[in-house]
Amino acid sequence: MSDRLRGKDWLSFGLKTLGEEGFTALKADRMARALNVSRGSFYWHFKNLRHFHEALLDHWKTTTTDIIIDDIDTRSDTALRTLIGEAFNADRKLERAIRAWATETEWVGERVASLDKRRITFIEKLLEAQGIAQNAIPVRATVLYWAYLGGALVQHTRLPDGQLDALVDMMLGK
Amino acid sequence: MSDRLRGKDWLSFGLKTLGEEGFTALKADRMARALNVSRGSFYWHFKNLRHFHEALLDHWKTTTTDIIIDDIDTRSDTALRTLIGEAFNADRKLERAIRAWATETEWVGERVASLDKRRITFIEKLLEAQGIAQNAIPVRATVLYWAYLGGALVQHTRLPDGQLDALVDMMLGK
DNA sequence: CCTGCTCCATACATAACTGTATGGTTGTAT
DNA sequence: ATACAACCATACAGTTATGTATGGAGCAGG
Repeated sequence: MSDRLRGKDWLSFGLKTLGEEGFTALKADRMARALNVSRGSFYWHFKNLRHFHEALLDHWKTTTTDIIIDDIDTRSDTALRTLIGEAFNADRKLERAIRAWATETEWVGERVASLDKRRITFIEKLLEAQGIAQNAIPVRATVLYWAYLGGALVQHTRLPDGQLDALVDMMLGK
Repeated sequence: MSDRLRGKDWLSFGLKTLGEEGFTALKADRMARALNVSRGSFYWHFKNLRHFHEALLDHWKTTTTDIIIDDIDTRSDTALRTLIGEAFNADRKLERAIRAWATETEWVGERVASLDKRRITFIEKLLEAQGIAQNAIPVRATVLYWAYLGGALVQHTRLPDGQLDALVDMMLGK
């Protein structure tokens, strides 16, 4: 087993760092020390910090959103309930760290914004499949997504299980 | 008129900077250059960066939340609708910047968390005054607040006016 | 008018980074 | 075995920041 690093090792560690210490910890210097290597390794795998950051964001996008969206069957009866359940119960510290990053760094904000659109469109599809009236879909999808994001910011407060169902019922007009 | 600065001038400029450039711009060096003074001024008014940051957060808390909460009559029929209307239509870039800061910096997170509690409790009071069933109050207040926060993160998307009413109606069970 | 308080500039020491250049080490395919 | 590619350490130059020390400038009241 070699203890030498490859690009993806840096990316994994970057994601871990991002979740635990925030984007301000995504420095070559700091990470190299934490990994017990020199920055020489970093600059071999990545041209500069910016390139690393972009690769990291891509890594995050594919290992979270892409996989989830591809996996859920839009037409399933329980799709929305499943998504909401997982989204609201998952550990959202990475989501939180990314939003903070997006707020401070313009190009990150742009990438995240386009992701937001994709996610909301997906929720709209789910609501549509549940037979919600066309004119009510955009607001509910948006509010639902906003609540998800807001909840990610306030990580200490969690909705009790039953109450999450109540929320979905409300959104489904039941 | 003297062009010399006092503590509150630094705080005002700090809040402006925070909203426009984020917490990473809250550096003595950078701000002093922007204000065309030397850091000597900064370090005369504030012991160090941390003291400035704490004063800034207090400044923000009193000039936003405190004033709003104190001004709204809990018993008024339209209190909730007024609050929601203002909250969702206001320019939330400061709110956004503060959350990003709170995510990255522990002591800021703690202060913001206690503020969150105060705000949610306030919303609960409003819902209670509207006669919402006791067991439904905590979830609705929380979801409503989460949606507000989430919306602050996704600043480019805004709910059309009418739809905001629909949201409130939904929360009021109408 | 001069004493003291408020406010600021300048200079210094230190820290935490970035990015480059160069050379060395380790692994692997032939 | 050797050659080449992948990986890493070290040293250097540069940047952006913090905080302190010290010496002023400007305005107030006695």
